[in-house]
Amino acid sequence: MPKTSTTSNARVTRPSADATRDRIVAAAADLFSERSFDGATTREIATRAGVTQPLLNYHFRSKEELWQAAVDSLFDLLNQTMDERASGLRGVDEITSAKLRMREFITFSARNPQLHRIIMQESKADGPRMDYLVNRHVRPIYERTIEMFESLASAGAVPNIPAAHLYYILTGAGPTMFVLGPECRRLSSLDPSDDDVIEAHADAVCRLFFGSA
Amino acid sequence: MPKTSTTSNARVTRPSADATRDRIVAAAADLFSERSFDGATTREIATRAGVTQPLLNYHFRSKEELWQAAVDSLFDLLNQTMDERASGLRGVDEITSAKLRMREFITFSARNPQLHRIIMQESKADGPRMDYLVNRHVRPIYERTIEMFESLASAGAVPNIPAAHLYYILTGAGPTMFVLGPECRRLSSLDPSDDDVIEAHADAVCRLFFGSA
DNA sequence: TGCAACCTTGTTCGATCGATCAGGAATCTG
DNA sequence: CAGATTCCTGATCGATCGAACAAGGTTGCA
Repeated sequence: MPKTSTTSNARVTRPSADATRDRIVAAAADLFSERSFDGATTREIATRAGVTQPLLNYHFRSKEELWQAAVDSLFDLLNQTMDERASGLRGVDEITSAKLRMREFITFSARNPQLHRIIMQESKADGPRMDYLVNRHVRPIYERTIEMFESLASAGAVPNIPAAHLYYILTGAGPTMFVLGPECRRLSSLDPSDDDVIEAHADAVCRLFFGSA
Repeated sequence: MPKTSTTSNARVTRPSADATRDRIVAAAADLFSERSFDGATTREIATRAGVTQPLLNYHFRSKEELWQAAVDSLFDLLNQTMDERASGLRGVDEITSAKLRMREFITFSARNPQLHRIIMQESKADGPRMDYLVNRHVRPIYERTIEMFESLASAGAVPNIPAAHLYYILTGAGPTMFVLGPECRRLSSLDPSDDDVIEAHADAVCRLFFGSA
């Protein structure tokens, strides 16, 4: 979608609209992830974004479409982060690269817990929103992760366990502490938004997968 | 709460009422866990329980109270299952006992994914329902698990990692595959309700914690 | 400068939610 | 068997939700 276009039927989008649209999407990501799709009201999203509620139906056809935009923005950020990390690791040996990308994934899930919160929300039962998540975003990530684990296992770098199990162990062990951040703050003396805690958690998960080396 | 009591102010509860009450609680646990507190409607819970909607407000003062009853029943089942397992393991050495109790926990989370689905729902943000969960149910389990991991770590049975991290690794790595069971069915060729798959997942998690022995 | 399209708001609608109430059916007790 | 209590249902209320609509303000362009 071009920002300023003068072609025949294209709508001219003004910068101010893009900015408020982004604020709406960010507010939606926060509230959908904390309160679930049904628990987040369009009025509360609008309030957090600093606009009025009918504006959401101007920028997005429906609540569902706003949810999709929020999900898209979160996955775009994840993919961009992981792609940049991967391209920075060109030439590095496979095992070291895998360790560092695993750390990057865990760090991302700590700084952006909204994404895994939404996945946890919507993938518990079949429905149109799970269709969207799986088909559009989760499956390609799953496929790449499976390939990575199979390669690591055949190289002896991680235990020889079917890759699908390793996938759910990683996506569970890594983000859960941050998905349940508020609970973690009450149960333990750890602050899951503290960089040292994030680092320690990434260390812990990597150690379990790759051994204490 | 006695079933039949003739003491002064006690209400006499009939067996048929207990049965329907249990059906309502079970239906509520299913729907709250799949659809979140706001997403589950009292009418749908009533339909699944085979009763009419006003009956929920006869047995429970409010939707919140019904949610608490559902949560209580799930934790009661977990605690009973774990207590029975522990008492059957009297005399067994600590490490073997810990392995087997960890397997029991993972198996339970596979057969009763509702519990962790609800925890994942409500512990993402502060609120009265998270208060109830943490204060009434989660904290004692957390404390016991921390003690277990600290003892195992000082015995060299698990990597020397702060116990709070191990707690969130276990509660993430174990149940996530079953919490996201419908997603897992679409992504992989595994059926997360298959006993062999559950066994394999428990194997995998225990291997990561205790080593490949 | 004037006009046309875009951006934003106030108001409101139909639908649906949780909860209440009155009344009837079933069960227990004396 | 009769009276009282418990269990359950149909009808309905006020509140709130997502969405639509009309109207005004703002911006960009000729």
